[in-house]
Amino acid sequence: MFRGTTNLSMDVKGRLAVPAKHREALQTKVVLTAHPHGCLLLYPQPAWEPIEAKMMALSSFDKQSSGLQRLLVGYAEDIELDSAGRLLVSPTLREFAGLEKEVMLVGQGSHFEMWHLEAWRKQLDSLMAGGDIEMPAELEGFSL
Amino acid sequence: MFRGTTNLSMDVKGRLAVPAKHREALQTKVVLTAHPHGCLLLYPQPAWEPIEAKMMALSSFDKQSSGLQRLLVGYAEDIELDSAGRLLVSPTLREFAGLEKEVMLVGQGSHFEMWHLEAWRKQLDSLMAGGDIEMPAELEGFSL
DNA sequence: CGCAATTGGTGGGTAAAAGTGGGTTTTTGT
DNA sequence: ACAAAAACCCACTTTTACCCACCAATTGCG
Repeated sequence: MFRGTTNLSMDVKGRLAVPAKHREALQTKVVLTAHPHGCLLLYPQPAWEPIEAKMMALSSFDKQSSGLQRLLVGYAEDIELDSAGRLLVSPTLREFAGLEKEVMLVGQGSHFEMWHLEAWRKQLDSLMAGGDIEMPAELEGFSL
Repeated sequence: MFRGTTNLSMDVKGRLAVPAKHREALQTKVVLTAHPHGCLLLYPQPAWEPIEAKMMALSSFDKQSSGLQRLLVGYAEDIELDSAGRLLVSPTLREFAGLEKEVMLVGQGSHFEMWHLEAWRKQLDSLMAGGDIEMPAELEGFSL
């Protein structure tokens, strides 16, 4: 289970050093893709496969589902960590998520999210600004 | 499985260099055709055959299916990559998809989609603009 | 408690491969 | 037979992958 947020800095070539403590769990083969909220998703390669399979089973003529396919599968890239445990983020994905130097790596259990630091702060602010957080219906009666 | 997006540039002769990492899987014989959403589809030739067969099995009196047949089969072209791994896009298909210089090649598992960069951005924006993305009904309870 | 050794992070340099742009020849269609 | 277009080939430029070296931080040991 991936947990915790880390502030990483991407070098000029677009390489990101994955924190050493997570390397073993990620293995060297990972998949990096785009998320509709504007961040990237990082999965260990084996964990990604079933998700992609499920996505591609949807109709490719339906606007809604083909849009998701284009985003999630279209942007997905197989990446191998280099000998120093870094992953190379392609220009396309960098542009998609607006990544420059400062990147937030956010553990989300089965995977990580990668945010441009500014975008991360923004979405955090908008969550907290509301004052009251309305719980999704599924969490009725649930408390932390 | 084809994944990932690449920003390609078509030269003045209408040639497109397929990324080297995908050439082996595509082989040299490919089929390029039109998709109702305004992009082109690129299949390895062997993978295309059964799809075409399936299309042509539909009734040609039904408006909906004969329309699809005209588009998918009518626009389909057999193309061979040249020695440098480039494919030549015919003027007809270029015009159909509005391709000029900047082209997005989008992996979709069994095949690729080819978009005029502007059109790609547009459809991406309209997907993400809603803020909330409703999941297709088939994905009820599915999470990334 | 301090020093040394090891591990993690960072930044390039370089050789090989991929991408790009024509020029020339061959084919095709009129 | 001629013009236009496509196929082929070659040379140049750019990018990428791989490697190595250095700096920082942390840990272990004397």
